Amino acid sequence: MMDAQHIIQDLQAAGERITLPRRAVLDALLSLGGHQTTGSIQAHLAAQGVELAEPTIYRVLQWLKDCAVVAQTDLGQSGITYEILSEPPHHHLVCLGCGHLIDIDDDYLQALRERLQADFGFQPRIEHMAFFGVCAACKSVP
Amino acid sequence: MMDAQHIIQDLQAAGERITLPRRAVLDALLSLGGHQTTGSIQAHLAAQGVELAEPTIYRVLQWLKDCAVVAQTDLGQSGITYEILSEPPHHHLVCLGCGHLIDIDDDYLQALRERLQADFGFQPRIEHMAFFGVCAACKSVP
DNA sequence: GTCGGTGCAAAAGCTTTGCAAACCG
DNA sequence: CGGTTTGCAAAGCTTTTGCACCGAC
Repeated sequence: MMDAQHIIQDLQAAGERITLPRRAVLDALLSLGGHQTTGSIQAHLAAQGVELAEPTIYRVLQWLKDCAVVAQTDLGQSGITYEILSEPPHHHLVCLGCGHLIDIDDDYLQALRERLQADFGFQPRIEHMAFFGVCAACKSVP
Repeated sequence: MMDAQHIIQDLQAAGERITLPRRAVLDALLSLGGHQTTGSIQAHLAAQGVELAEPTIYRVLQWLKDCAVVAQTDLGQSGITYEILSEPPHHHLVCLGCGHLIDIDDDYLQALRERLQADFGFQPRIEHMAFFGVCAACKSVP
């Protein structure tokens, strides 16, 4: 887990400005962990007494994405989510029954990636993929 | 390629009502082929002199989805698209450079499906997956 | 002090909902 | 005819934009 301090330092080193809203959004993403929506970030901050305007959250997330600090993933029904980009890339299984998220290693997609590259000359940018399905628990209780 | 006649017959056999808007949307999906958005369907029909209200298109597509005639796929930046569900399941490579779509066979995902099932007891519902990346043509011209 | 970020308000998309009128079977 | 589907209008939700003020460095 990367800490806020380190990320902030990198951003400053790159000549980026650090403001309170930017720190707040970053802290929220780190403390919440995993995929977060603009709404959940706003709610989390509000609960801590930090009120940010919606446009600000969008702009800060856009900025974090441009700085390669967060990844933007489209989880379909859950809407667009944001996640701190750290550690080796991984992917997610989303249970359609209970909404449970399972993280899976990037290894699972390595073979597919190589086949697509070999067969089509297609270079996949598979960073944070979401696969929908039914988890073991929900499968037994339909 | 399935033809409209056959699909209509199946729907009627299932006790579904066939109306002009429903036929029109179905025809549009069949003649356009591939992924279509509500907008492109509406535009295609308007060009043929068939004006449908937006809510109608959404409702018809929802109905077609419920009847397992079309698949709904979220292509991220391209928005939500609909596609006639026919032939064996397949998936798509979306080029981030030129937007070109490449169809890939379901075989490519079979190994992944089995691994997820074996390792997590997770039953993936991978029907029309979209993978983003850079196609061969765009890779050589950055 | 200067440039850039923030907040507010409002707009733009896209999708959904309520209800009377039209239509299918 | 009876029950559904359509069209219209309007509302909801998420995301974006414009502009004056405030803040970082």
